[in-house]
Amino acid sequence: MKRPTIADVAKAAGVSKGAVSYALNGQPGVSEATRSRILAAADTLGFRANSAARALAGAPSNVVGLTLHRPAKTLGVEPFFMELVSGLEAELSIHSYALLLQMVSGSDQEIAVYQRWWSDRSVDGVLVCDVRDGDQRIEALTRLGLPAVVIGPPAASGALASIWSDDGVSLVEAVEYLAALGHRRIARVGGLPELSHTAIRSQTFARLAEQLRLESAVTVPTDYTGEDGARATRRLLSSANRPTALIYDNDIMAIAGLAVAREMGLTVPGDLSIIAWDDSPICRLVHPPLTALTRDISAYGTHAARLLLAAIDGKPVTDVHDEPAHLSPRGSTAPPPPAPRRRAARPDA
Amino acid sequence: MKRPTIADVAKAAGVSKGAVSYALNGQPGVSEATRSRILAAADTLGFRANSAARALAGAPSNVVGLTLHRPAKTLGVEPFFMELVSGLEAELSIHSYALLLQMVSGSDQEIAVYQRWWSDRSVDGVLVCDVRDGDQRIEALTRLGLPAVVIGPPAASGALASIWSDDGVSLVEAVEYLAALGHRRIARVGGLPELSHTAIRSQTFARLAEQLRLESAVTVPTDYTGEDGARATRRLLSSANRPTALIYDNDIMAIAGLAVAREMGLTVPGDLSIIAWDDSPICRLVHPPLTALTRDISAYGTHAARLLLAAIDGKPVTDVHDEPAHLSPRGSTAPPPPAPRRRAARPDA
DNA sequence: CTGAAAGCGCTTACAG
DNA sequence: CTGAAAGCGCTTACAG
Repeated sequence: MKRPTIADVAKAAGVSKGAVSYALNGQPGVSEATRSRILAAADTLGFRANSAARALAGAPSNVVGLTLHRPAKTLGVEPFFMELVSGLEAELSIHSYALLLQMVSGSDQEIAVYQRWWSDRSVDGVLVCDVRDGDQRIEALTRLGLPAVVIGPPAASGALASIWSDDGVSLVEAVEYLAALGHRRIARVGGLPELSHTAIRSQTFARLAEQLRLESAVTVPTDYTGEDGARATRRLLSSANRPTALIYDNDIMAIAGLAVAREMGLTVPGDLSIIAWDDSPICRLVHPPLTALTRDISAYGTHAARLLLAAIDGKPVTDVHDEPAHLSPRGSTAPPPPAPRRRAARPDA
Repeated sequence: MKRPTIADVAKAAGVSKGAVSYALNGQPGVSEATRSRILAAADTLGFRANSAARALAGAPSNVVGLTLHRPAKTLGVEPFFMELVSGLEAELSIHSYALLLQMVSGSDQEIAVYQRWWSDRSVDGVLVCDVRDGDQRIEALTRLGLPAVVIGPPAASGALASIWSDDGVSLVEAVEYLAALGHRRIARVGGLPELSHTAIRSQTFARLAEQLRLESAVTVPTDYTGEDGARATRRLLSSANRPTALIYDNDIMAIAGLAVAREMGLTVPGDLSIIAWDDSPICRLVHPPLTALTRDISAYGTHAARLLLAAIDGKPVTDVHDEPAHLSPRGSTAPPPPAPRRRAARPDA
């Protein structure tokens, strides 16, 4: 009834414990004949190495760590995060790796978690999200020597390998599309400004505005929540020379913006065009369905896991550029209203 | 530079390793004076027990396990799941517990994971979701003796402690509200029929229909996805004597249903009332904002974690009834259209 | 109340 | 290519 140990396998195969270990881990030191005899015995007994014993003896844990930030931030990233985890797990489970989630409330605590994980050998590597410029965690991880992959722009990932898609390309696609439709006043409801990828998007947006000689191209920062997205939308649409198109840094804010437009008596896409960055199923379920920047977040997670696994194996890893998000035009974008009617918005009408 | 071990602490405090272990774990066997001297030394050295060594010696792992089912099912439950995890983590992190996620593709694999986790002592307990009637996992966990808490109806949790809210109460509230508004033909777009809580909802709904002498009260099963919810809605609204109110088993399907109503030329709530079960922020962001059955899923996760921690501590645990979901009336519900006009729906008009 | 020792189940040099 | 042994860092009976 007791779980078989390596000693049981050794006895069954008529060899020493050491030989069993070598055979099971694909190490040299046993002949092919012995190896297969050992493997057969292990299989018959249903042997699985005890992970604590392995860890204590310095073997890898077959666990990858991911920290989770407290609600406020997580909520906004919610659909992204779950899809990412789903993609991560798909790859990890193939290699018998598990994902260890740990909630943290700040960078310091997160770094402490990394230290403990690594000195415990509870994880073989970690994934890092939501990178900021000069992010403390990057340096800490590099110093620890803990294999890590950054899910974010390579520019902010320091010596760590990163995986990211080129947000610049995607933004160009979206803005040029709007410009081609005739929009001259485009605003962006952006994400958390301290995140590196938000900064990149903002810079690209400003540059594009100049290149395309847009009349206006404001970015309003938010915390990614629907509420904040609604507030930003209300402000933008109340301005004297209000934009005719809005780009939102996530889909939940775009949906909130859609409701605000209606509340303010504007039709979409007649009076206002809307584009959502990231394309969860909900974007197709609202009316009009939202034009969105679509990317395969799950595949993204799979690739991130693959990269981390390679780093853990000590293989040389380099920054990976994943497929950028592409525009899926739907019902929320159209040419701007023809006449530049100066109809002031009346939020409290 | 090397991580301090229990031996370092023992040396610093001038005691044996055993004494340090006792002091750190709050066991009897050391005097208060010695204990505080040891704790001080441990603190100075920044000592944290190596978790693999603890596990190997039979100590608890301070990890709780949760399995994750492959995309198809997860997607529908997505907002529920993330909120639940957030609430779980909030409580777990207070007690220095981590959450181990493992993706599985079926019950058999899930049971195998539990066996491994438990014989490895990689987890001290597990949470079980999405219970079915006669769920294999319940019996397997009971047999293993792995502390476990079921997040689901107590009727389906066997000998395991469960935490759940009374869906019956919530459904009564919703249906009676619709009936009071004058609705006589109410349909329900239900979740996966094989889940125990879906069955409970369906039974309650049928019973209510009789009690309230509703004209019709159909339940259409779905897989929780927006697509399936849209399909079910289209079918229901195309029937000769179509319902005047729809209750959806999750919010994403309700949002999909809203779009279908519009697509079919029906106004909400003028021609059709809609109620969503579970109330993510999106429900307030669509137009009209959805009347919903609101519950605090995060608190729910917190209570589940608390219950599991008690079970792990060997305390007596009983089924917990959490606060049921309550109706939040918003813009998507109103009295049914006055005349029983036999306007057939024209899906391809 | 304390110390010395065995043992948890592996991995990995180290001799043969 | 194989076997015997040390060691990873704890916990917990077991003597004193």
